[in-house]
Amino acid sequence: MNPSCNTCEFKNSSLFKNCSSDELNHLNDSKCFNVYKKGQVIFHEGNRPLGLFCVFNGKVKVSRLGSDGKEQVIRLVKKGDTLGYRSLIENSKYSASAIALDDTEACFISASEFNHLIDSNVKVASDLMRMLAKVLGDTQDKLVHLAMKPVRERLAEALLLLKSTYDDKKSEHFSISISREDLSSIVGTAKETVIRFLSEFKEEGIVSTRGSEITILRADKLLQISSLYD
Amino acid sequence: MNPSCNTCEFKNSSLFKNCSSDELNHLNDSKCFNVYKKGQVIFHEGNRPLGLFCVFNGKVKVSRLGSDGKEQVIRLVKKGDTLGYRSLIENSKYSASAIALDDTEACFISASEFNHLIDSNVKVASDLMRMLAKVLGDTQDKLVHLAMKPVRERLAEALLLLKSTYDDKKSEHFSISISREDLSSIVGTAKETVIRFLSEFKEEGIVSTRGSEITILRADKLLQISSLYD
DNA sequence: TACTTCTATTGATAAAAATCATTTCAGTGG
DNA sequence: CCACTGAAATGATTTTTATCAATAGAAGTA
Repeated sequence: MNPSCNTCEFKNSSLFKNCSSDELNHLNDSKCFNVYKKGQVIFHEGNRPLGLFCVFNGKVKVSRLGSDGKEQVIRLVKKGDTLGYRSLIENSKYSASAIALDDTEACFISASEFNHLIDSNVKVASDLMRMLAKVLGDTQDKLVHLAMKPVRERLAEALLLLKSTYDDKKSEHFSISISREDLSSIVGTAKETVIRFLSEFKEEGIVSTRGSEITILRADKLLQISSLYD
Repeated sequence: MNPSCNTCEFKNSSLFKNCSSDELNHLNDSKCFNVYKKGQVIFHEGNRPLGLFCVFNGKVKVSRLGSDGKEQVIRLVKKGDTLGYRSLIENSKYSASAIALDDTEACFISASEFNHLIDSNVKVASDLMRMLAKVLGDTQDKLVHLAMKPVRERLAEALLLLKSTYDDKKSEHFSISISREDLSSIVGTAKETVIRFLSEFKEEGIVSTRGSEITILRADKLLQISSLYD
C-alpha cells in the first residue's frame, strides 16, 4: 500500500527522477503517505505550506474561489505529478486550494526535506526550474484562450485536456466521470452553458454521456473545434 | 549611454543582484546593448530564443496574437526586469512576442552566457526560480480574474497595474500614454468596451484623459472597484 | 419499492460584451 | 493655418453568456 520511493512507479518520471538511491531512501524515510477521499481538501487557499505533495494515484484539481462562490480551476494534477511547490518556493501562503476529484493517494514531503534536496542536488533544482517554466507556459496558454476563445471552443479544449491528462489508454474511448460544476470551473463559464454545448456535442456524435460520465467518441472533432482560433 | 553591469542602476535589484564583481564584468563584456523604438518587436512568437533581455529603460508588453488578430497581453515589463527567460529555460520557441510600448533600451545576454551563469552561481539560479514562481503566481491571478471579474473591475485593476508597474512617483498623479487598443489587450476585452468604462470613470472623477494619455486621479476608488469580487 | 436528494437538463429571460457604423478629436505634414 | 490621417469616443444593434426557473433523471437510503 504505502509505496517506497526506490521502487515507486514514478521513480524515473517524477521531479525526483535525478535523485540518487541514497537520496530516495532518505526521502522515503521522511515522507508521509496520505489518502484522500473524493472531494476532500488536500490543502487550502490562505494556509501556509508545510511541504509538497507527490501524487501517487488519483486526480486533483487546483482551483481558486471567488467571493461570489464561483470557482476557477487553475490546474489539473494526475498521478506522478508534484503539487504545492509554487508557494513553497515563493515562501508564501497557498494562493489556491487542491481538492481531490477522485479518491487520491499522495506522499507528503516536508519543506525542510525538500529545500535540503534542491540545495544539494543541482539536477533536481534544474528539473524543478524547467517544470516551473512549463507550468507557466501552460498557464499563459490558458489565459490567452480564456480571453480569446468562445465557450464552445474552450469546452472542446477542456475535454481534450481531461483526456490527455487522465487517459491511461485502457479502452477504445476515453471516459471520465466529472460533475458539470467542475467542468464549468475548468472552462471558466456557467454550469448551464457547459451543459448546453455538451448537448450540442452529443447531437453531433462527438461525445456521449451517462449521468455525470462523459465519453469522448471523436477526439479529432474536438481538436478541430478547439483550434478554430489558433 | 551603454551602461556597465558593474555600475548599473539595477545592479542590486535585478536577477543578477547576487553576481560577483567578476561575474558582472564577464556579463558586461559579453552583453549587447540594444535600442528599440516604440512599437518595435524585441522578439517574436515562434522564433527560437538566443538569449535573454535585461530591460534598462522603457516599457515592454509581452503578448500573444490570435488568428483573428486579437491580442492578449500576458505581462508588462519595466526597467530592471528580465525578459524572455521562460522559453530559454524550457528550451522552446517563444510562445509570445515582446513589443516596446515606449522607446526602450535593453541588454542582450546570450543563452550560453546565461546558462553558464546559472550553472555556476547557485544564488542566481535560486533567484531565478523564485522569480518564475512569482510570475507564475501573477499569471494565475490574471487567469482567475479574467474568468471571474467583469470588465469594469478588470479595467480598474489594469489601470492600477499600469500605475504600480510604471509609476516613478515624479508627480502627484500618475499618467500614462497608452492606446485604447493596448489597454483593451491588457484587460482582455474589446477596445470600445474599454472606452465606455473609461468614460464612466471620467464622469465619476476617477481618471481624466487627454488624447491617449490617461491620468489616475483616484487610485483608492480604482482599488475599491477592482476588488469588489475579491 | 418508495422516497429523498442531488445533479443533469432544458427553457425563458436578462445581462454583459462584441460588433458595426458614425462622429469627434488630436496630432502631423504641407 | 488647414487638410489629412488615425485614434478616441459615442450610438445602435447583435451576439454571447449568465441567471433564474422548472423538469427530468440518477443514485443512494430507509
